[in-house]
Amino acid sequence: MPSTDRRLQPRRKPRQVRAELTRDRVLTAAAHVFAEHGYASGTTNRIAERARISIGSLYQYFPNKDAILAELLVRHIDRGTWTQAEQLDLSPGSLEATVRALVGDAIANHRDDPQLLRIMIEEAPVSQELLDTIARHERKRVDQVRDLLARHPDVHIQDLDPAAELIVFTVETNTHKLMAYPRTTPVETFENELVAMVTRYLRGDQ
Amino acid sequence: MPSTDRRLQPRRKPRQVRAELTRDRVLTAAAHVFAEHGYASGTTNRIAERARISIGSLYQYFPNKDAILAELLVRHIDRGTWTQAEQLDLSPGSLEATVRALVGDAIANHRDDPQLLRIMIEEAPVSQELLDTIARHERKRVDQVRDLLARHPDVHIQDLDPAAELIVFTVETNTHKLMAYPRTTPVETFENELVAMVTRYLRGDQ
DNA sequence: CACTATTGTGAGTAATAGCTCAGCTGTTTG
DNA sequence: CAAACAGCTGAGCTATTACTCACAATAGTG
Repeated sequence: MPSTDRRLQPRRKPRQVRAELTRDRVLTAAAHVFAEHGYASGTTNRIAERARISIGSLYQYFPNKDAILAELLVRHIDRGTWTQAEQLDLSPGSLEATVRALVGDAIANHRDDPQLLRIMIEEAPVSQELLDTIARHERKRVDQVRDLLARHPDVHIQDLDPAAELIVFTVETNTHKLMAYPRTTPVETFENELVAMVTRYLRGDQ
Repeated sequence: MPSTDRRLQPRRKPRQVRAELTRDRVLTAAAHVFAEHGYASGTTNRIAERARISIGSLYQYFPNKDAILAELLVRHIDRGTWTQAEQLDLSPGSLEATVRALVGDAIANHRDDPQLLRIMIEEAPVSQELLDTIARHERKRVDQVRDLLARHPDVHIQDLDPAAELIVFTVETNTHKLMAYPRTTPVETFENELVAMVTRYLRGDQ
């Protein structure tokens, strides 16, 4: 627990292939361990054990525990693609189809490991740097969605900025809940309702 | 860190007034400390210090650290009132007014200490018991909203159950975000958009 | 006032977990 | 092949922190 002087850089950068491999082993192991035990109980020793490397090696490439989770988060963010939405950006369809694409992308981006994502979002230590990264990413996403809405003829909203923000957040968290927690009712039902809600909202008054 | 055999009961129940007072001091102190430092860094010693009592006294009335936060959460839940919505339950108005009442209540319930709530929701140790309490509470709330919707003539939704669940969750989290994180744009704007979204959704197709 | 029950105290304990470092094993290079 | 470099090891150091307990102080009671 001693977060002494908060080293920010790892003491070593991988130069050989095996080192790169070790680094990856740590990350995959960490993803599993965090998802299974949560952040607090996902100890660095446990991660090293799971990665089948020694605790010392772990600290060669990560300055501290927080950095591991931070990198996992950044990777998740970078990996996030919005393929369906981009498709529509080129050849737009009905408003409902557009919204459905947005929701579909969100769900696709959470398919991998919803548990881990829950941990990352709910238990991640919030360094200012990480917060900034997330905020920047969200801003970009909001802009993207706003532009998409701006170009669609069926959208009847005065101020698109808060609308886009509302939609991105609502879709994100609902998807998140949908995936992370087990449901009795089928996922499609909720997906449909979510799509309906957003679509009707965008279609405007009445 | 040694959560040995997880004692569930405190070793003592308050019998004199001063004891009750001490207990309350702990809770208020804990609320402040958790809100300020987060759960993990909100140590029991810090809480005791802030409450101006000794660490020993703290452990007279709470079996462990988790129990303190659990009680704070339970108190928050119990305190949560839905006055505006109840009002409308008796004499319903327009659909928009009804939705606005729901949102208004949600915001009112988060006025006190949004930071603390964030901590409680995001960093709380999730004991099964606590999870059950929360789930039970949410279930009750969803049922309440579903009944409210069922009685309103302007609601055009086939399956009210997922709709109520979607609305409760969406309103809750959006409110939550609205209150916990500082905004540049005025709160009312988002409130209006949220109300609009839910209203149009409920009004049904087209 | 004496006796008991209740409440308060805080130095100290035990366990935990992040992290280091001295030395070893592999890999590359001239 | 040998020197230099890169990577790996894991026992153990250090700091932290939830929690205990023997004792002191205060309140209640007859």
